[in-house]
Amino acid sequence: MIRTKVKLAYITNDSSRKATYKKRKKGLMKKMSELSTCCGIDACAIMYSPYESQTEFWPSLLRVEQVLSKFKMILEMEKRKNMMNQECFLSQRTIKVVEQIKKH
Amino acid sequence: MIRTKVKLAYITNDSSRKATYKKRKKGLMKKMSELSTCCGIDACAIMYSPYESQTEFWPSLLRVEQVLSKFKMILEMEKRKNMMNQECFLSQRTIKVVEQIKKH
DNA sequence: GAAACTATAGTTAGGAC
DNA sequence: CGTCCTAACTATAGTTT
Repeated sequence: MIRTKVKLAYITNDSSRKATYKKRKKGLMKKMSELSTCCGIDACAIMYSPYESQTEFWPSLLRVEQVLSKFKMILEMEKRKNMMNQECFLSQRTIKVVEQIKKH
Repeated sequence: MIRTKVKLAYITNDSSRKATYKKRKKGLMKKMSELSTCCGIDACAIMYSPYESQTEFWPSLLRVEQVLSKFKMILEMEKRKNMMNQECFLSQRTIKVVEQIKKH
C-alpha cells in the first residue's frame, strides 16, 4: 500500500499516540546514548508522561543524581569565577536554575 | 566512495568530535520537538559540554523553569497520595530527586 | 572553523500477528 | 497489550565550498 507522508502534528488517536510515544522515546534514548559515547559526555533523562505510570530515569536514577550533582558543581565554580569578574548576567541566571536542580 | 558503517565509539579526532556533537545535538533537539508535538508532552533540555562555552537551555531558560516547576508539582501530589497509601518506595525516591530539582 | 551537500545508515508509522 | 516487518522518511559522516 501507499503510505501517506507523515505529518508532524498531534496524534489524535489515543493508541497510536501512545505507540508513537514509546517508539520515539526509545529512539531518543538511543540517540542520547550515542551522543554520550561518541562525544564523551555525561547524559541523563527524566521522563514523565500520561502514557506510562512510573516516572522513568535514564540510564538510571543513580546516574541522574550523579550527573546533576556534577553539573551543579561545575556551575558553582562558574559562579565563583563570575563573582570575581563582576560580570555575566546570563551565567547568574544559569546558577539560579541549577541551585533549584540540585539542593544540598 | 563506499562509506563504512558508522561505528559507535568515542571519536578521537577533536574537530570531528566537536562537529559530531553539534550535529547530533541539533538532531536530538529536533527529535524532542517532534515527540513533544506528536504526543502533546512538555519537554526541556539543559546542555553543557566542553564543546560550547555557554550552557544551553532548550527551548529556552524560561521553558526549562516552567517544565521543572510543573513536574515538581505533579510529584508533590503523588507524594501526598503515597503518604495516604503508606506504600510505594520507588515513588518516595522519585520525590527525593524532584525536591532536588526544584527548590522553592 | 562553520555551512552546504549528499549518499547511505538509521528511524519509525502503520500494519500483521 | 507487545513484537516483528518494512516502505517511507530522516539523520548524519564525510566531503566540499
